[in-house]
Amino acid sequence: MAHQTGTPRRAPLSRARVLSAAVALADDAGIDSLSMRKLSQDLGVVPMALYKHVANKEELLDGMVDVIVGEIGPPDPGVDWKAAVRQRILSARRALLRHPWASRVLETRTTPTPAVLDYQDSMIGMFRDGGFSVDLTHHVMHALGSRMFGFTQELFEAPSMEPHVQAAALRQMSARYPHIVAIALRTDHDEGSVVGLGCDDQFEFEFALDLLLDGFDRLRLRGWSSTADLSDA
Amino acid sequence: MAHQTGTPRRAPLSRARVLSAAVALADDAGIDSLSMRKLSQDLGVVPMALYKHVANKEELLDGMVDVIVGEIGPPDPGVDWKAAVRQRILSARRALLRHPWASRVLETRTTPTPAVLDYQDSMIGMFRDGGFSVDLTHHVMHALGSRMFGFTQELFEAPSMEPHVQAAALRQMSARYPHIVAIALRTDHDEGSVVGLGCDDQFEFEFALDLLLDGFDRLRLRGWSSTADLSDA
DNA sequence: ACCTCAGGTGTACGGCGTACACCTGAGGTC
DNA sequence: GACCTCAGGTGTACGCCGTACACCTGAGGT
Repeated sequence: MAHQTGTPRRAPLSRARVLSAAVALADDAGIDSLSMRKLSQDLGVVPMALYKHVANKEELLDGMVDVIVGEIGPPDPGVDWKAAVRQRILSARRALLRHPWASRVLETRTTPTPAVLDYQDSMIGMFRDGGFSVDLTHHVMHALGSRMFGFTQELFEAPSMEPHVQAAALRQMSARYPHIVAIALRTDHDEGSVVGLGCDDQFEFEFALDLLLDGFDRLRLRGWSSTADLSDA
Repeated sequence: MAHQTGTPRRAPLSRARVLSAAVALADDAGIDSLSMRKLSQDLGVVPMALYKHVANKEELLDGMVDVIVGEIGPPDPGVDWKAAVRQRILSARRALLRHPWASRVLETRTTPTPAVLDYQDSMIGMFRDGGFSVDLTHHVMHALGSRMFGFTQELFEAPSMEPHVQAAALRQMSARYPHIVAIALRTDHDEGSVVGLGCDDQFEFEFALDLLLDGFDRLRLRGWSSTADLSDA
């Protein structure tokens, strides 16, 4: 009875506690602020204590990815393959968007973690159940790539500045990069509205996803095979 | 006349020399071995000397990306848009494959560099010349994402082990990940050959690229627009 | 003879991941 | 109760990193 009074006597660490603290820290302070030292501080413990629960920082990151990927919902049963895959991927996207660091970390993993394998296995199963051959499914999975987890490398990145500053910047760019500016302004060659419309990331994602899924479907219907593509449009 | 004898009198540094030494170092020793200190050593100079030519390490990496992206060949004139885009992207792919670190670094850039903007601008131009509306081109560029530079996130990564070790590993995995193993063995449900076929990355890349390009073409022909998709197959 | 100033130097700081030896205390065994 | 074990937490230290800041040096201009 005496031993609960006095010093608060931290709850003992565990791999799960370490991982969820790491996720929380990355969520709050950004992935760049996640260091073994800061994490140990959050847990009220000395840095080296973490190494009793994770082998090293890489394994910590692996574990964090597993936590997030584990949050992806199961497939909806009873709908056709395309709707099922679409919903599942958008569910993955929601899970990853809740943790902005997750996609960046997922990209850097060299070895797939169990939750990732589970996810991939079940996604393959969805294609197979939808009538895709092993061969086609294989290529289709590659074609999806990271889009299967609901994200894609964004290379455009609107810099987000005040409207009139942005207008000035675009005017200056238009000499060298006329096409980029045209797209930023969404005008057909001549200067129309001067507001730079942002991009709706969700729209772009679904646009590309549906394009791919439709392409997959066409190949499936055509009985496509990598060894002999019976090709005609 | 006297001043050329004695100590060899290093050629003076320049931004270009710094960048090309950095590229060489990353090529030889891997991007993880690229530190300001090692780079300065290669150049026979003290670490802080580099900061007279690049503001900081991020800007160094920006410059390195610019060097590689600058190596991408110009578009072939006189072919239809699809062939032109295809060739250009495959040229980008060759450039990036010559420097295995390049895609990883390109992904982490937050601000587009001039060579990247040049490339994107001219790629947009190729679509515009091919009859794509500004609107459609915009979405198409997003759909390409990093594939426009010839790479995609690979999430499968064959671990490359001795054949019989790999066979054992796959047998062990097949309980939990039956679909993945089926694809690794490229068999239809029953165990056939036990050799795990590797993946032909180039094939996978072109497969997905052509799927997208074909999709783009269909939308173009259909007069697709984001505000009103006149949709039927 | 003097000034300027681009470009190279030297030192130092605070951060990082983690190897390694050590301690501590709860649980098991006789 | 005396002893052992060993999982889990500690403390110290090493070598690496990026880079701030004050300084020097020497060629070119006046």
